[in-house]
Amino acid sequence: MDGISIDEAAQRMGVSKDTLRYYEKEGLLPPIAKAANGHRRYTEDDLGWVKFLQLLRGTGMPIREMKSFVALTWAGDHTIAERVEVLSRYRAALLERMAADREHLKFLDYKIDVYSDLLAAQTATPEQILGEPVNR
Amino acid sequence: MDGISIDEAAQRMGVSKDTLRYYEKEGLLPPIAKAANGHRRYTEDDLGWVKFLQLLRGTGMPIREMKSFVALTWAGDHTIAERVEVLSRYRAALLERMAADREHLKFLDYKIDVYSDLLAAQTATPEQILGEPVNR
DNA sequence: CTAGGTCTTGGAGTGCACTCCAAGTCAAGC
DNA sequence: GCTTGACTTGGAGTGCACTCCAAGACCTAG
Repeated sequence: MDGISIDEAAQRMGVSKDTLRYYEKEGLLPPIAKAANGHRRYTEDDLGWVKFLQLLRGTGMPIREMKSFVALTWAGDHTIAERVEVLSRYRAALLERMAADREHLKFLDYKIDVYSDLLAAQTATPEQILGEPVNR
Repeated sequence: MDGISIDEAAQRMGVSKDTLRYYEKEGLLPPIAKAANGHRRYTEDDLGWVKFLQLLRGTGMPIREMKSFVALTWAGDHTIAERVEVLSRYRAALLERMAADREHLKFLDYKIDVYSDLLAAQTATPEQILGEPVNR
């Protein structure tokens, strides 16, 4: 019997078993093969799909759109132009988020800086504040 | 009567009126001054707080933690060390997300690239595929 | 005096992406 | 043969961050 159990698959992909079943139920994954006892068996290909879904998710794509994107993928090569369009939209959105994140990082750095200065002033002795020679 | 209406404030800050009231109800904003008719009037200071909250949100901080952070801010200077700790945690998380986003961008670029090549192959004439001289 | 518009409140509802639950099947170990 | 444990299913529940609603106050214009 080939393939691995759902527990192992979840472990390896860093998601919960529930998420794996959820993705399958939603049609994001192809129907996973079942062993004689009804238990799912994940192939390397299946895990590849999971990885692909994780990357798509990471681009900010909601489940709803992932469904339609996956459907496009399964529909064949005549949907490639549309897939490029979709991915390009998410690429643009991702770039925007990345720019915003750079701003947010600057904000945090600024705040941490200001606070650190205040902290230094709080803990400094009056002598330190009132002009200890800079080079001893 | 000074300050601006909730509608104007929402407009200017790019959030909904509901969000403004929600933030106030949650204690993320100080109680906003009310005009004689009971309507809120936002001062520039209030808008500054809203901006601050938007930046905090952008760092990935959930509302729950924003509440406690804001409380820390209002509690006075003796909480500065703790604030630095909190912000540093979110800074680290943000850096991780930024790194992940760079990977996600690479993924999108790769996929778009592969698809574009496929598209080109689809639309190319057999002659083009079978070795048109590279430099004419 | 009435209609329309903007606001107020407490609380209900929404959409998302899971996450959990109850009841049941099945194989292995004792 | 019985318990244990990993799995199955459909469907209910959760947490988050809003977002919407109904009822009512108040002001302005006609």
